[in-house]
Amino acid sequence: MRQRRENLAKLRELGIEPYPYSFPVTHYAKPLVETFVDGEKTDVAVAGRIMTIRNMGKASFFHIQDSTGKIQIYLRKDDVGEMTYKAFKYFDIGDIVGVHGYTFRTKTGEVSVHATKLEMLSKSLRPIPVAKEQEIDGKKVVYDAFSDKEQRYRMRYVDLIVNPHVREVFMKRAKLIQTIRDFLNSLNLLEVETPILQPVYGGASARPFTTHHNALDMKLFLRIANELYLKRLIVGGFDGVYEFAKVFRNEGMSRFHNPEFSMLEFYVAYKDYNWMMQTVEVLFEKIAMAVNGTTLVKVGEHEVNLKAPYRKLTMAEAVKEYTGKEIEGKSEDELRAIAGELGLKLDPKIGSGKIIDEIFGEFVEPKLIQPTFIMDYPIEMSPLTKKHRSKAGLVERFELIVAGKEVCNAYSELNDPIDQRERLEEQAALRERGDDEAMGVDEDFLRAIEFGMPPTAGIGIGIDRLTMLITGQDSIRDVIFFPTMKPE
RNA sequence: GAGCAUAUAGCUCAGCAGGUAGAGCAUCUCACUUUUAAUGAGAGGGUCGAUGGUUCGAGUCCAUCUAUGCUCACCA
Repeated sequence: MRQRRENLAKLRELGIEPYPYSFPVTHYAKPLVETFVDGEKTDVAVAGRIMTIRNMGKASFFHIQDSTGKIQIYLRKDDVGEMTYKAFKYFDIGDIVGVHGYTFRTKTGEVSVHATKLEMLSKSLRPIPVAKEQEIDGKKVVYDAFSDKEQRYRMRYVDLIVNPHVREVFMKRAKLIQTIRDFLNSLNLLEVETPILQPVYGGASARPFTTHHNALDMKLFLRIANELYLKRLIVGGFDGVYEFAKVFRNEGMSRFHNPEFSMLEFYVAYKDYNWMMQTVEVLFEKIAMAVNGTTLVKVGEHEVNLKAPYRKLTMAEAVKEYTGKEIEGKSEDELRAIAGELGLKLDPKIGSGKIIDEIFGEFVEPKLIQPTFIMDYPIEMSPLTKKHRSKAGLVERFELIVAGKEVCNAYSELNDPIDQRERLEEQAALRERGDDEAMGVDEDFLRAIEFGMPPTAGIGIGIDRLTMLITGQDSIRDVIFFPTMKPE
């Protein structure tokens, strides 16, 4: 730091302003290198951060890195003049510079820019942890990379400068979101925004973050889901709405959980969960193709194929297939006995729906590697889902499981206002008994439903986990720019 | 919430039952007008995460704390 400040002062003594206002960039590193034709001199103006410097006396080589990649610059005293070359002594790795010059190929074969003019664009005061790289047989070997996870997450800006694969992941994330948005727009859904600060939280089972509004002197919750607001909009007459929503859940953290995360929900009037399944498999195939150019994705040792259509199993069929046990039509006591035979230890307070869920989560879900729709859940755990049209005790809900993990959750939405009220009141009763994740009764939501909501299909997709799947990352912190951390 | 692990130079890491801190890269000086882990010669750089304790002596042993990672639990 001290050395850098001295270099900064030296530049000012030489009459160079180290923080100028603009630079007329005409070309970018990667396309320049890729489209270079031998013998062709293209005049260029490039800008970027200095990543390496090799000083040869009266000539120097250095690499700059811009948003597309790196390109080497060749700087000769005879070409840029005494003044500039002298000033270059005070340029450091990490500085952002602009270069005018022309393209050429060096004796060793690297496409480079022969500088005719060099400008400091921003002096860096902190040394960046650049790794040494060497190409051996076309493979890049990186020495001493900036790899400390804590530092990478705390200083993502440095991580992004130094670790190109990190940038890749986030560009893929953006592409994924863009693909979804284009797809939903092509279905004529309306992109909307709904409140993050909610007086009653609902739409999911989770503990909320609580805050306070001073002027109104009232408690507000950061949303744990936006479902109930999107349904109000369906009541309001939109045929389809969607929202990319940051949601907040006050729960533990792990490589699959961050307290704030991104959820896409969309709702389409006059459709049911069968329609939604077809839509989802088309969407996921499109995402994989758009982001990776293939429907194949590597997850750990497994290779997953996201090509539609996906296998469909009811929850009862899935449990039977993987445990050999029949759960359809069984009473709570019978289910508890089955769980016992399988070796599951269960809290005696939980009901039959929860027992099935435990069996499924323990013995089935981890084994579902290829994309599989699991349909028809027990009613107890789905207070916002429409009863199954033909199977008692079940609801029209599905989850898509890929690589042993849930990636989305969808229903034929409950639009019977009387049924809905009863279910929310059951939730409220659970909450009374100390289940602080049970939903409260949102009277305004019920009022909306009472005005009449068309039959509707709805879905929630965890964008972070989907990004993990598509980009092959195994921690949610690697797909969120600034994951939640304790203060330093 | 529980267990295990980690914390030493800007970065990546060594540091051998306790004896006063080291390497590579980065930085600085000199040389070098096609180098690419440039090269050659030289130099500087550290409250060893924090606080206590044991000891003649602690980076090293013990305790507590803090942060992080991994696993489990929790969590649609």
